[in-house]
Amino acid sequence: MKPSIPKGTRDFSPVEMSRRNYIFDTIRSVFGLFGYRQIETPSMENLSTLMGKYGEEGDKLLFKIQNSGDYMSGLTDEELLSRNSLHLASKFCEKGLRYDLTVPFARFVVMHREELQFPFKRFQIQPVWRADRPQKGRYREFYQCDADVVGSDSLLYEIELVQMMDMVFSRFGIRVAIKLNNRKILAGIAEAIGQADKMVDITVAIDKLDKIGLDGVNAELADKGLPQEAIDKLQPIIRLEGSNSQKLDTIEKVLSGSETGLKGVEECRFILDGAEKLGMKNRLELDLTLARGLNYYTGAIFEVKALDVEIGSISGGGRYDNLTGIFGMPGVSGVGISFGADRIYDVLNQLDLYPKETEGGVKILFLNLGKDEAAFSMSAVMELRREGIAAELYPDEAKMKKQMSYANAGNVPFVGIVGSNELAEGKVTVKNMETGEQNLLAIPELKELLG
RNA sequence: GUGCCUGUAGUUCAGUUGGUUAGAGCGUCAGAUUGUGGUUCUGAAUGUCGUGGGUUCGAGUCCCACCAGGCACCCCA
Repeated sequence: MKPSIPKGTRDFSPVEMSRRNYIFDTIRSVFGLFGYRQIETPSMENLSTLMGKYGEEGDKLLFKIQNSGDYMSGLTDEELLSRNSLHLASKFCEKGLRYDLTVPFARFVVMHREELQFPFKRFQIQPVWRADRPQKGRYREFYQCDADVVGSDSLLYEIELVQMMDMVFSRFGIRVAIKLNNRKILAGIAEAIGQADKMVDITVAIDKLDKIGLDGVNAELADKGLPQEAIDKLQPIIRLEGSNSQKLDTIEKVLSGSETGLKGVEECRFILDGAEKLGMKNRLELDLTLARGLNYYTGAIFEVKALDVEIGSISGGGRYDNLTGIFGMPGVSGVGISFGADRIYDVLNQLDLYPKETEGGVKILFLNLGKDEAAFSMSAVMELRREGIAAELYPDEAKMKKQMSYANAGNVPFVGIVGSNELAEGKVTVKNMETGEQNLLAIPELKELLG
């Protein structure tokens, strides 16, 4: 029988892990620079914490965990025969795997409110699970790197988060477009065309502009029951072009009747101005077609797209005014962003942007050419390790060719050769595996070379 | 959840209108080379042709079912 792993999951080899760690380390250090502190939460949450936070689609994508014990005994025959999976699942599953890091964080804040200082800034780097059907850039288990701040309405945090996204991606060397929109503007638009209750349908439709084009969007709008008059009113908004401030001016006129909409415009203007003044390496643009599905967002929303690779968004986030409210702690506003480590990994791979140092591994491998030689080498290895230099000794007295190949396959930059000559002198012949150059060195010289 | 495509060696793939013993590159192992790898040359090992059934004198090839993987939609990182 051939072993296998579940659909949408992956093993990570040593090389892949060094690369992934490079990603996590980079993000972690940027988070730290901006004053965010790390927390972790359990992989599983109570289903009651998770359900209903991600919309109807999200609920379907939750991985549910079967109760332990004899959970069937509590069910009536009628329930068992109903064949209603959803209902039955609610009977014998009370836990689920986390779907994202934001909702568990909200739960964390509510549970620990007495110990926390607000505004509370935290980051979290952990896997999340979605029972989605996997495809390109989509996995069932993947890592998110979240930074959120709760307990402040200040738009300075939106600016800060935009700066963080800009810094992370410029450190990676990935060219991106950071897109900004605001749920208040979207609500305002729906209101302005007299279709306030259709806001979700409208935003979902115009979100697809890139993919299905203007005609496709209009067709979908009509399909969702929007009157032609409303669709006509929407056209200048969908086709909006120009600089950020030109767009805002246009939008402001359209939304003149909507208080919420105008508030959104004002927020966007503040964030765009603020970020621009601080300096941005990447483009920050207002994009009214950006919707984002998660229904807990209430203010600014962000999304980052790589310019040189065709893949879904690699980062996103937004403001949610009352996420803790559902857990009994109203009036606390939060804003956050999330980096998709796995998609960033795919992008870095495709663009081959890893710095050389990320390969990892040992600095020097000592060949094993005999018992006494190995004993001498072993003590040299330990001395190097004490200096913080990764070193190892080949375990068997194998053919030199085999040992050299082993070093070569492991991308080891130096090989230490200790045969009878070296042993007699108490020195090591060091071979540079890239240039082929060899030198006879005493241990202190070796330390200096590798250190 | 809906639709489409693909399953042949460790891996990437070839395999003619159905025809005898299923091939190649890469990788692996051994040797050329008894103190020198990454280049080169020589040789070797490796298959339930995804699984089960059917059609046929004969199936890797055609048909059906199942399983697995991929892609698109939906949704999303």
